[in-house]
Amino acid sequence: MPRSATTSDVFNAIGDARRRDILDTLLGGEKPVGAIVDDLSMSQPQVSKHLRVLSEVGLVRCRAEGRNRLYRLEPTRLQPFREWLTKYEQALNDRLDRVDDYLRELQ
Amino acid sequence: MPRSATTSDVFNAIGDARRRDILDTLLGGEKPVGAIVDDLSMSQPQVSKHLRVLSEVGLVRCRAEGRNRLYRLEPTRLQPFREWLTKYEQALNDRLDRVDDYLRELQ
DNA sequence: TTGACACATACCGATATAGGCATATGTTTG
DNA sequence: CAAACATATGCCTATATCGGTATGTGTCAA
Repeated sequence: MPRSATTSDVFNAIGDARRRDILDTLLGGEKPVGAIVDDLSMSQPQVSKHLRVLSEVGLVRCRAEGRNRLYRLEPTRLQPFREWLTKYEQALNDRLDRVDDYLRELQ
Repeated sequence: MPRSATTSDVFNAIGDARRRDILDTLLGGEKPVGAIVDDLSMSQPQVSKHLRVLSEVGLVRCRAEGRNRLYRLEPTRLQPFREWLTKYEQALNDRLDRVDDYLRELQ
């Protein structure tokens, strides 16, 4: 069996380095596709396709302006990723706390 | 071309739901492969292969004990995630600040 | 030593994916 | 309306990946 669809979840969407590059360049603010193409030296269709994936998971939003399409970040959609990460950091902290307690007990 | 190698990229490594499942089950602490197999009802080779990927990106560590191999989380390797995420939260906060300023100006 | 056990690895088939190229769609300008 | 521009989409190929089955490797027990 092949991999599961990347379009279905945020984790898979940010798994691709090119897509992270695109998100990075959008940190600078709303941009038309052409600007991303120039910034990253990627082909236009490639950028459009990655933007489509990012759109489908909601990480970017699109707005038409004339013949341009302006894409912008939708950082709120990183919430699932944030929650996931926090879960692990929590576990780490708990573990460290336990070590602390242990060390304190030794004294 | 296919996706880039999951073995080199931490983000790609957690792109797979099964691997996230494995990490989740390791939140409970160090476990031998067999326990993961039981927990997740996955085949043993499948688990071993995913563990290999997770090892290669450093997200888990392995320790032999008798004929068992105990795997545990390596929370330090979550750093790239935290750094990446922080970048975007920054952007989000900046945007919220701007909205605040705007609303204040309206009053 | 032999067998049972725990795990890793090799090989294979099926499939989704990334990227390239060509083209369609929609918009502005002349 | 026609031509230029910006972007999206369809088709194609190559390849990495996932999962399965079979087998290899190392460890303990009798």
